[in-house]
Amino acid sequence: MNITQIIEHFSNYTPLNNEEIECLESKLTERKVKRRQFILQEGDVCKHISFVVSGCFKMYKVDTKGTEHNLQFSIENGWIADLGSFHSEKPSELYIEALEASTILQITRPDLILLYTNFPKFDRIFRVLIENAFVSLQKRVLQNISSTAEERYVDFLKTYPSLFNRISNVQIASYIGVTPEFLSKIRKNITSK
Amino acid sequence: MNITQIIEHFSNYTPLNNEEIECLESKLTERKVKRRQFILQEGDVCKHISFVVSGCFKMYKVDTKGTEHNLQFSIENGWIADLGSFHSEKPSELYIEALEASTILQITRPDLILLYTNFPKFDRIFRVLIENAFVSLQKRVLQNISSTAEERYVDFLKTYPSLFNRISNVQIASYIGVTPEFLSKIRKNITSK
DNA sequence: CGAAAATTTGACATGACTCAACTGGAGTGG
DNA sequence: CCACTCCAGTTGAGTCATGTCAAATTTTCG
Repeated sequence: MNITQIIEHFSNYTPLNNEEIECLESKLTERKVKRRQFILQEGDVCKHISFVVSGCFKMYKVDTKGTEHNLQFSIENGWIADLGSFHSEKPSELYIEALEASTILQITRPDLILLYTNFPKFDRIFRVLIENAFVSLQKRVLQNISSTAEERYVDFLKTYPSLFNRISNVQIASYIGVTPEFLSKIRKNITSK
Repeated sequence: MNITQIIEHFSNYTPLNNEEIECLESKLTERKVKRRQFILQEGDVCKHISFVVSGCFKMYKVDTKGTEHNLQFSIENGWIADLGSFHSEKPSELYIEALEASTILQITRPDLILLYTNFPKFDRIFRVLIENAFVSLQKRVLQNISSTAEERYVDFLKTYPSLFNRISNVQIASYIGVTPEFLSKIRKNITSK
């Protein structure tokens, strides 16, 4: 198991000493996931939070009509989990599915709690991580309630340029909250400008 | 300054000892705010996070057309701040305005950092606080991209029953992302069912 | 290669916005 | 206590944004 990447990731927030690294490593489990494979399905409790070493995931909800709605994408050096289910230990309403063959490092809730208890530094790190995610999500909410679909699409491309050539427009449409057909019309409209 | 309320609030997460309470108290500043008064305006850096002792606030963005878009309400025992501006120390794009005469307890960023450094327990508490806020925000994003305006309105009433009889429909409309006129039609449609 | 998924297109339906007008409180000052 | 203003809420007509459905075409991946 190669953990240099996650160590590097944490070091962007606070450097870890050997003891912390050792404890962290002992709690992580590496997992290889194939394209289209699920690491969480509706009805299951989200038992792990996952650090993406390589690959790409989407987390989404399926509504009563069977339509998927993408809540989040995660690529290398990102995290993915249904945090609500993970902490409450209640069944999730979400799916997490690999969009590419991927490698992840997983940690369970009991192990994460141990990590927090042994090294409060991890409380700090995850507080900052989640604060950043929270601020990004606030921007998204503001966009959703104040912008047109075209503006949301353009902003998506600007905010996540690395995803543009990596995921299909169907996935982007689901993320910004429009139908694939309408996104196609938006794209046509943009290129004709 | 009465700090029993905020102590109580923190105790829901982890009990505080006397030393922690004393340090916390020394960093808090009480402030009385009149109805329609701002505690943050666009262009200013958000210098404090505020705990609401009593009253009600809205945080919103004003778009290029001058329309307000409500990102968040906060009432008694809630928190309010532009966390992005607060941490980056860059000018905010948001306004925070009192909807009622209110009392708040404020803490600055340097003081909060001191608190974190002296007592890692506060890292833990704020991590959990922000995790909960994050999960709520995720639900809101999912609603925004998957539901009709009527569904969002009904869900708002169910999720925040205490706000229903406390803020105007104009404010609710701005929060769920529709015009006040259209919300009026939604309400008419609901009552006729 | 072959099947499944992604993308595009068009006709039509519906959701939601705009604008303007009107109504009815809730303050406010004389 | 009245007249006044201001703001919230409602209504309707017209318009624009976006969804639905079906079909044709292209791309992707096993």
